Amino acid sequence: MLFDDLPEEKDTIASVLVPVAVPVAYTYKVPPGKTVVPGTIVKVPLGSRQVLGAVWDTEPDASINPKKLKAMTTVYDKVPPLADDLRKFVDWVANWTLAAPGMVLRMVLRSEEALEEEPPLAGIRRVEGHEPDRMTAARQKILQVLEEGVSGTKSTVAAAAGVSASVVDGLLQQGVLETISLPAAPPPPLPQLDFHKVTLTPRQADVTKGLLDCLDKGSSVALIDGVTGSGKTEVYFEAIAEVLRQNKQALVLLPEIALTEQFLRRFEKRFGVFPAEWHSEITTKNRERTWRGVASGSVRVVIGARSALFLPFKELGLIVVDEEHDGAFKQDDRVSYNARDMAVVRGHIAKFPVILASATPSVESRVNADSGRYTKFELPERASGAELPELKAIDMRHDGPDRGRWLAPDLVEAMKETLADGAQTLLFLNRRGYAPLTLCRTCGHRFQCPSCSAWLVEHRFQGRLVCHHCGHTEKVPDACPKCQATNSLVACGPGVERIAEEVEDRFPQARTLILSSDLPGGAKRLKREMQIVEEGGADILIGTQLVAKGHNFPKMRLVGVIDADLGLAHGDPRAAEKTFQLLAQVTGRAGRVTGGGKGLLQTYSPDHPVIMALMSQDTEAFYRAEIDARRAAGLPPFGRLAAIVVSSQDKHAAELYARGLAKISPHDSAVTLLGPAEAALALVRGRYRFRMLLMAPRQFDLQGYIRTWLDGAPRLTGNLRLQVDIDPQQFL
DNA sequence: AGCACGCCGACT
DNA sequence: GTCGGCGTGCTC
Repeated sequence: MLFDDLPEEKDTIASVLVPVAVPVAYTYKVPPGKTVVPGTIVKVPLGSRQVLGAVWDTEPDASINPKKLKAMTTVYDKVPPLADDLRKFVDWVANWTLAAPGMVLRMVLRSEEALEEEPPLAGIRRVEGHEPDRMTAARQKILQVLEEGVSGTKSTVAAAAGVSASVVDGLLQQGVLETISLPAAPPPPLPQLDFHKVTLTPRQADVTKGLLDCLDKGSSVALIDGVTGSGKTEVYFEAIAEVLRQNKQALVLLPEIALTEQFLRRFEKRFGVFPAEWHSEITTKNRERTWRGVASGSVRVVIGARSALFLPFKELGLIVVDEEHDGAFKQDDRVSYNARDMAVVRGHIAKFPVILASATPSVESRVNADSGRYTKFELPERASGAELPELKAIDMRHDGPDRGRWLAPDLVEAMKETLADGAQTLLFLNRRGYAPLTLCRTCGHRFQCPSCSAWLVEHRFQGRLVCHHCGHTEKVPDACPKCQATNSLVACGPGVERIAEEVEDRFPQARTLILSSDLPGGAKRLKREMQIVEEGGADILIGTQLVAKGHNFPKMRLVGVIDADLGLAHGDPRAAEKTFQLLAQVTGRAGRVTGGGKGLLQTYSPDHPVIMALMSQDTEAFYRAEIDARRAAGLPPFGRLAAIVVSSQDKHAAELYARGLAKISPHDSAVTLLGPAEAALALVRGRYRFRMLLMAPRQFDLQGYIRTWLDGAPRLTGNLRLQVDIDPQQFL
């Protein structure tokens, strides 16, 4: 027979990275008639399901039984294959974070819809000659806007006419209008490089020039260290403009979604169009459009959260990491990475520059800049010419308020003056609720969370005691649950609600507003209230951490920090750095636009290096002191710092364990939680100073465990693993 | 017995 | 990451 003589057609095979935690790529058959190249996105069967993957660079594994090989289900040959740079980046990140490369790839393939072709839109059109049975005002409107040349979908036309879409439905029904297939959405408008050129101050112009030199150099990292209001954004906008001029794309990373809105507005003001947005809360449709636009090159600028770092840009030419010191760039679950550092890596691999910007750069970026790895640019003055706020510490040991009050006389005095001038005051206290601890005056009982044993925080607005760690809440009881005494419960210490109570008592005529993440009304209300403050519709703002960044408050002249030491005492080895950054950001809001601002910090430790550095506005002094302190403690000046690492298969459970530890060891100076991936990473890289590593399954009774441990009989059962080189006694 | 739940290994 | 198999322990 003729055909028997031909060699059997050999299957083409390719290695494919699949989104599972395995260290290697799997091997699949390429469907007949299809061709794939490294980077081609495919759908493949895996176990009982279909998953997205990408053809990888690796040689297909020849040792796999060919009978076992399954064929690819879909080859997305209309979608551009993932570029070499991106694949290298995925491998690099996987290697560095000890994650499976497939799990890193999963972050790239985050929009399955983007792979399908965008379905055409259903538009509507006038059918000449057909008239409606009855003419109504609404119908008239629709016909009129169509006459005027408005076109588009049902909803856009209805919106243009200012009537409901059901009017269109009625006209469609009668054949007055017909549906047509519109071409897919047109590409977004391009940024206009000269839309609104701002006049840069000489200093800003210098830095801009320096940045442009960096762009010429290709791969490099620039650190912009500029005080609040110095115009860091304007400066890096010029770098973006230059990159766009060279026909490359740009990506701006922000630590949180809450900051994107005002960024969008600023970008629009400069470039005349909005950049594409990318974060966890955008709609599926937008996600799809942006992913595709980034890959095709129609989207030129993306503003996003850390996950935007994994978008498949066609020709990325610059990444800006704004607020680079912010801890929100770290992802702890799944693949554990710091988007700031990975941005530097992506730039290095694809040979483009990366700009890090902050008013309070992280210690590690400072060290990198000082050692010459990064190029440092400084903007020490406010762009408006306004002077920096005058800062003063109030020594609470001598100049504090009377018992039962929380605002020191000097602060109250300054508030009076500010109020009289028609300017705004911000009182900052990083503690939600009314009081952080409630106890019984009769028997000394302290209210603790039953599940994680942290103190319960009283929330007086809600009339509840809340655990800020696990979310447990209970009603404030009438009598002490231990000794049954009534009217015996006392609130200890202040939270924002308690400060608000005092402010309303002292300044009844002032318009006071509390901003805290736990108040009813959610994000919408917060946004509205931020707006009110921005427009001057409030005199005194009392807020937690969320007022520290994002919004601009032009009338803000006085910032009072209620407990400036809060956070310094914590077990986190980065406590000093975080406190310095937070308080510098908060006090930087005073007089940012007008100048003449004032900041008052209530503190019990005015001699603490962090407080002293803040007072003298000498960030250099802070960095010197902090690096010295870390050296003295045997810690590296940068890299990850941890003394106790608790890890488990479940992040939430791990958090509880860590807090359990912190609780039984309140004096411990260094309790830090690491998720499992980061903990494993730490072990391998040897970057942490380990004291203890505990890996435990869910529902594990940690305190009980430590007790047995102390009894000298630790039982390691199941998948519980323990590595100790400390004295367990220190946990009691 | 039936079922829910958690653990564990496999996935090309 | 997700699914299915299996053992344990509780009971619509």
